[in-house]
Amino acid sequence: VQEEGTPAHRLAVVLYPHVAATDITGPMEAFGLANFISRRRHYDLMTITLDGNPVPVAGSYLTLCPTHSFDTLPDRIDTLLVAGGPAAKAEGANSDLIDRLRALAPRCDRFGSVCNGTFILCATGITNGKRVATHWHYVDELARMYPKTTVDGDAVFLRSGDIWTSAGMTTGIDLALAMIEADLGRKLALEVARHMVLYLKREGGQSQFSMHLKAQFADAPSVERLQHHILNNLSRPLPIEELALIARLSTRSLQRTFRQETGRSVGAYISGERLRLACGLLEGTGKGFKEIAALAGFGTDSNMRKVFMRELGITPSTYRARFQIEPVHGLQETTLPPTAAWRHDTRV
DNA sequence: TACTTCATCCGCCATA
DNA sequence: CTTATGGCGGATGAAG
Repeated sequence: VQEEGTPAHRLAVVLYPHVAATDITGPMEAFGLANFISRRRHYDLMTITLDGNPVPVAGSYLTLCPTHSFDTLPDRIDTLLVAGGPAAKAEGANSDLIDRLRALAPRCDRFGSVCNGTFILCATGITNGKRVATHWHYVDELARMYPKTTVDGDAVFLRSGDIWTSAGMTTGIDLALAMIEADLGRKLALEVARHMVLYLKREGGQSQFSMHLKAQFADAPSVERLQHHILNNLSRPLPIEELALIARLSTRSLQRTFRQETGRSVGAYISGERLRLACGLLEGTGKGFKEIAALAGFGTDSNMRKVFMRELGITPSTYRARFQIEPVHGLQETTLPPTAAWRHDTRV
């Protein structure tokens, strides 16, 4: 829980020639939005190059001007992020860069890499004994080069102690959102995700989750059929015994198989889809709250309201006011909600 | 708000 | 012996 007077969180991003622009701009945009939305300068964003000179991005269509070189950085860095790109593997062998990073590492509390930026992170040795995610294309090669690091080829994002890694490109934004959630709370992270028109879907433990890339439907035919049945019957009660009959499984097997196949429990899946449907109806129709609550299977509007508050931190009417289909011209037109519920530290 | 009731989840274990 | 299944029951949290 942050107080107003808390010093800024120093977040530095390592740049090098031919870094992937999205790996940089996506996460930084998210951190910047967190500042904007919270109306605090929580993140002090810095960019570093080896010599402090500008570098071209991959494709050379942009030039990035760093705010710092390694010599001008503050004493302590809270988070050090390394982006990926076509040059990442080569930079991992750049002893100038790696030496500077090794020297910097003890002054950092948390490390992150996006995409194949793991090559650079691993080269410093700080990932030894940890698990990392990386871009699918580099999984085998990275594992071979750094046998002391466990490379998880499936994970889109994962956290292993103070090492946070993500699989590639846009998943850097997911990594940033996860950090924002850890630093500033779930509500603010959701708010940032919404501004970026992303879904922040988190399920299960903190350690690993896959989001965008996870198939919408399971491979197992019985579970996939059941998912369609659920989606077609969201307005009705969906007790698990009934679902088990449809899937021709015992309730216990259904629960086990469903989680195995989809990564979520049956109930979590159903309420997630109910919420999604309700959001769609709030955005795209003018139907009343009671009707939407019934259509989405929440039963009553007060029930729906409770779920909205819990999952999104806003009421259905606020949601509609802000997201009903309407052109949004810019962030400066966004109004922050008036209620105290938006401050992440209001609830226990 | 406090309390009751009920469904769900999932570790555990016996069984096929 | 390994693996999948499904019943049991405690913990959890939602609903009223």
